[in-house]
Amino acid sequence: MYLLQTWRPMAYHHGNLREALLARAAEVIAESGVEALSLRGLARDLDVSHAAPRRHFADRRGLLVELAKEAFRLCVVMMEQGAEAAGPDPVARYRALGRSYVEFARRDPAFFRAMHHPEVRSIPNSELSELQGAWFAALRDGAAAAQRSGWHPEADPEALVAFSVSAAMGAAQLLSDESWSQHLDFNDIDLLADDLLDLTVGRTQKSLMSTPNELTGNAAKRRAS
Amino acid sequence: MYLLQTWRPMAYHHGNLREALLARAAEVIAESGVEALSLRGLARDLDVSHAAPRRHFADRRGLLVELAKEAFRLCVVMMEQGAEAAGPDPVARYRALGRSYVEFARRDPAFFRAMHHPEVRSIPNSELSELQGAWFAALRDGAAAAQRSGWHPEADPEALVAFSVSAAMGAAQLLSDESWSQHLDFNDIDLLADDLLDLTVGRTQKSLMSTPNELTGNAAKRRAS
DNA sequence: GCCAAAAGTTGTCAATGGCAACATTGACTC
DNA sequence: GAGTCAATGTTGCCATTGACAACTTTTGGC
Repeated sequence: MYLLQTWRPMAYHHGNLREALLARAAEVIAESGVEALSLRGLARDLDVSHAAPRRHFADRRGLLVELAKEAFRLCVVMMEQGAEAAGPDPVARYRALGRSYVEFARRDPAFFRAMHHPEVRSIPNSELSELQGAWFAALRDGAAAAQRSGWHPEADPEALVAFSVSAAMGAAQLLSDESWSQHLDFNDIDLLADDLLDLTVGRTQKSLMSTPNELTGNAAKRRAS
Repeated sequence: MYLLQTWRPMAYHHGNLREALLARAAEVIAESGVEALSLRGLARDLDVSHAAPRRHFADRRGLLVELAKEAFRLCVVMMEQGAEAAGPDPVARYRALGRSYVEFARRDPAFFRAMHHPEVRSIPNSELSELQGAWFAALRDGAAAAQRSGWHPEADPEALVAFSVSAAMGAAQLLSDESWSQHLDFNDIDLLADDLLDLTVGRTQKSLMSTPNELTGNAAKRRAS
């Protein structure tokens, strides 16, 4: 993967290191987790000296913050695309936000981990904070629109935001991390995700369409053995 | 805090190191996070040589696993005590499980972090896995009882377990970590926790009792400014 | 009191983060 | 086209840490 960098036309010195570092870092995190990430390891992988990464990131945390920022950007885009694809119904769009977040967590584990890793969370960074705010805003807007169209009409709007964030983070964590999900008895993780969304959002037209003739959700298809 | 160890009657060599290490480790994690934990640092804090911890824990991860195990034990006890205090109604008891988990996360951040830190999650350990299973079982039993008494009667039971786990983890993470909760507009985190539980479990008699004359939850009390 | 095991110590090594000083490249100017 | 400067990369160094080995001290059972 990252070896491609070695034969590609390099614009200068030794490649456009910054992007290569971020890309390789994402690979390492996806394979071995944030703990396995070391600047020197990246430098070795990319055949540069151990101090080269320092020109682009002040330290390890700096690189992690950049990854997390990119993660929030991508995640918001994915969620908005998901909502767009869900059509005009605000509740269906809201549901799609949650669905997209879970998809993001499972499809891009490196980015998801960068967003959630305690080491990253403890770094104060205004740009990262702003991007997190944009992520919250996406859920806030979606929840507000859903509420206007009849979802929990009497609830406090900000409580619905907290509920949305909490449900999204909980579901993504549970479904993307086998150390948690191993304790669940299920066959198809996508159907389980649908059930979770049903329980969170309520059964929408879209979710009913996917299992039109059952009252008990995806249970029959999901149960193991 | 941990200095108390130095004057207490010591039954041994230089303290009952194992417990002292665990206690000091919990302090360090609560103050500075799991990343700040180092065996050598603990040894310094407890005035023992840098290799002394090795007699009790094979490595850093070994100590973390022990902390996480203890965390799951304590957490299950707290949740069961909470359910017990909630009386006989299964739905109220189920609600109390979630409430207790959030309380646990906020009251014992060190244990909560040890349970959830990716570095710990990636360690294969059968004893830890069993204790996690017991934690799941507590929620599974609670959810099943609630369902038998009318909560989501038509849902798949295992989907309800996933929903419970997801909601508990999400709420605890959101409410115990300011890097997330800073993006929410609220005054009283306890009232927000109640609102989250209302939205997850539905409004129970108990939650109605605490705000008997409002349709909109704790909104009025919670809204900032 | 003896002796074996438990508990703790000193010493060492490799890996890492982080810093400083130096080298090279490329781009811009005249 | 030569000179200059900033960007980029390199080598070297040091402190910290995890991890391991070899040795020493204490404890508790006999």
